[in-house]
Amino acid sequence: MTQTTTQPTSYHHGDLRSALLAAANDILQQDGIDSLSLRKLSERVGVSRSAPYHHFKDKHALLCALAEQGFKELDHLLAATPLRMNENVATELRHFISNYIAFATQHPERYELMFGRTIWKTSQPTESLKQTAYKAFEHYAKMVNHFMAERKLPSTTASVTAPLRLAQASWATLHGLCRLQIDGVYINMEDITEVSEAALQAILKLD
Amino acid sequence: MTQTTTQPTSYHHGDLRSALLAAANDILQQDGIDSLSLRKLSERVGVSRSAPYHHFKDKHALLCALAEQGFKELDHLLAATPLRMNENVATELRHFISNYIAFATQHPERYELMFGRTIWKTSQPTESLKQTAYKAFEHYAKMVNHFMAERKLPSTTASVTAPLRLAQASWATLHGLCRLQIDGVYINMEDITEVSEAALQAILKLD
DNA sequence: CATCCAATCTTGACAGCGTCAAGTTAGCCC
DNA sequence: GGGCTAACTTGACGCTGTCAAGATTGGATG
Repeated sequence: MTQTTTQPTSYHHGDLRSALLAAANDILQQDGIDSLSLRKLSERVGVSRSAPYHHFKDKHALLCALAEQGFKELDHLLAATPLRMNENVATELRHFISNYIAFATQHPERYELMFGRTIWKTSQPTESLKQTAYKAFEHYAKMVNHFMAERKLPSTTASVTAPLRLAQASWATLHGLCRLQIDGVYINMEDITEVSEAALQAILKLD
Repeated sequence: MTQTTTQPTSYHHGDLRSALLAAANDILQQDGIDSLSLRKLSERVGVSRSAPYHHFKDKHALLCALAEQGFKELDHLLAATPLRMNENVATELRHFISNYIAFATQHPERYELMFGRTIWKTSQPTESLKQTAYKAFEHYAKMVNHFMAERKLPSTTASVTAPLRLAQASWATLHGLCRLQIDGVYINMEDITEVSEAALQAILKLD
């Protein structure tokens, strides 16, 4: 997929860091996280097994960088959501929801990596990753604020619930939806539209 | 914690399967999933490194059995939720929500294992695990039905949304909340009560 | 009670993994 | 051109999951 060809073949690779990330992305997407080993990765890029250590402190650091790329793409997705409300609010939101779900379900391994415990638990995320991830969330929270400010979400909600809380709760719903679908636990692909519709109706408090 | 002492010391352990699961639970809870290796596990129980293979086909199968235990406990939690509605509905639901969140956050590693991609993706879950997990969900769905039937959830919701969808959506919300909290991504422990309250208000459509 | 079987457990071995230390190469600046 | 430093390689270590072959045993069968 991405260029695995490294025709320079010189001792110094040139842009090994990018090449590693690209190849890692391919492996992640095609064969899953379990098949992503530094050794196979190095071999595919055409360098020795310990070359990556000059660009990433750890395997963990490489995974963080990979996740960070994902959050940047997610941020772009958020940026692409139109904030002009000429349309029906429900329609706009539906559009965003389906975009988010597509983002998650079309690259499940990456989504798992981005939000998974592997990266975020005690073995802490890179400072860089943290910032990128929080920027994406702020972006989302701002979007929610916008919707509410334009009176498109019921004002009763606004009075009861702080905007931040609504942002967190709605993200949690979206996130949980994606996780259950991705992991294939309680929701399968055919249901997910209807389930998200149910969630949307709850948030909009349509009667 | 659980008995690691195996005083019989005979060639045949007696109840190795249970001992393995118990020890695995301890390791999982104390040191995390990454520290759970068959070799250390076997050593702790006092058997050789390949003894477990006579009770579990795989490491994967052992993890499935571990997750299955978790789902059984979760099922008990659901069973313990009172369905008589003498109390305020919101209060009852709040009680259940806090119980579920406690279940997830007090044993994060187990929760991750239960719902994580490790078990549920292509490397399929045990048939036994599947059944146990779905039984827990049915239990939950029945609970939701009960709440709705007793007119404790707004009938407007009922008319628009199928019960199953509401069950899935609400579980997704709860699940997403727990995941984000456990993984420490966007929600920290102090916030979670308020966030879940926001979600609850959305579902109840209180005005 | 003796015998045998099948289940259980052990030992040895293999390939794969992440990671480090020591040595090699090459681009770049003075 | 000389030398410094970053990039890269090779060898090695301990850890992992898993399998094959052999040892041990409890229980059923005669």
